Amino acid sequence: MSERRWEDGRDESRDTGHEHGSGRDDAGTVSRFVEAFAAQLVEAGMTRMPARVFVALLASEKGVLSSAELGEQLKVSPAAVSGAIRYLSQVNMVTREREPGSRRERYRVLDNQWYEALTNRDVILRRWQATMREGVEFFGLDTPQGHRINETLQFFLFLEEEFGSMMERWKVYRAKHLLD
Amino acid sequence: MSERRWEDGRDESRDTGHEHGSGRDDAGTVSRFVEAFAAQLVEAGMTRMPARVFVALLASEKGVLSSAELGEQLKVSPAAVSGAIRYLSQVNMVTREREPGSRRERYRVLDNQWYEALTNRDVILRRWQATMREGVEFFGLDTPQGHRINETLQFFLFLEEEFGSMMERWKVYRAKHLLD
DNA sequence: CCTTAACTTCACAAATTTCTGAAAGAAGCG
DNA sequence: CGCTTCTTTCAGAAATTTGTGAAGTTAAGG
Repeated sequence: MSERRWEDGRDESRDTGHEHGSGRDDAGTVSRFVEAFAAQLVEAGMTRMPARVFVALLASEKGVLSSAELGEQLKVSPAAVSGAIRYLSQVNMVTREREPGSRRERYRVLDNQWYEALTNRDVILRRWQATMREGVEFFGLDTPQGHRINETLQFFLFLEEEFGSMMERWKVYRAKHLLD
Repeated sequence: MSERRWEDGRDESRDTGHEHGSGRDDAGTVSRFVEAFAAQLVEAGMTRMPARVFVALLASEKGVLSSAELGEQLKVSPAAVSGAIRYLSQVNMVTREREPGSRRERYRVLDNQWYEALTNRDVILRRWQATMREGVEFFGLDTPQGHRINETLQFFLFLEEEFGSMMERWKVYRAKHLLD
């Protein structure tokens, strides 16, 4: 595990002779990090382009990039960036902001992206619950199926509750340990 | 919301004149439930065939079906069933069992499928953590990027811990409210 | 052992998804 | 207002994913 997959290739990287901790601008290495992490998000079910855009933002200095910058770094068309951003803002993982005095737009990762992302997960859970509830009603609680589906439903209701308090705890933990 | 999407179509269903709660054998309705729920799982990132197979098992009387039964109900080839089962057993959502005195195999949903499924999610989280850790090391904690990625990493470490205790609580809750 | 039922694997066809290029649409700025 | 710069939309090309049919493998039962 942890074999430093993306950090030591050669292509695109100009070795600036830095010691490890200061290699913050090595475009090749950054790119490998972006692609490695994005690939994992894809594996977990996220679509590729949004994943790449999201991680690129995460690994950018200010947490903000323009469409052109994203397109160049990821080697994709403006259209692809546009589509990815549309998705990411729908699920509340980035915000758009107009650069004042320009028609260039900038996209920003939210500070609490994951909080937001998980909150959205919640909406999905609710839809599942609705479907399962219908299943339980159809089969009836006295059938094995109804019983089984109900147990699943109960688990998700439980999860929903837990999520709430978990997020509360995260806020506290964060304030305590990662105060900005 | 909750508009009973799958329950009142006509095709394939022979209305047995039952009152609502006893409609346990209406193949058309069962099928619609299976497809509706499976579709939602797909939306959430699961692949189609495993989702369909999983829900079919969930909605089956015994929670057990043979390959042939699955193929017939879902109208797919044995090959497709085989692939889906391979995946589902890899992620611990079904088990296979040989029907004694026969070469027919039976597939069973586990009682605590979701517990299992989430435990697997854990493995994915770990991989994410490894990647992020490398990112933090590369950028360094004194860069904005390093700081940002570290916060994400911390969140996932937090999540992992919470998951553990959450599952404990679920076991307790389940024992209390859903005793078998 | 041989037969045969059941499951699995694999190459390929079909369907779907993803990205692009081109054209249309906004919005700043003269 | 119109020019220019950036963004979005959309039809379709390219790539990927998914499911099939057919051949291959395994194991029960004679």
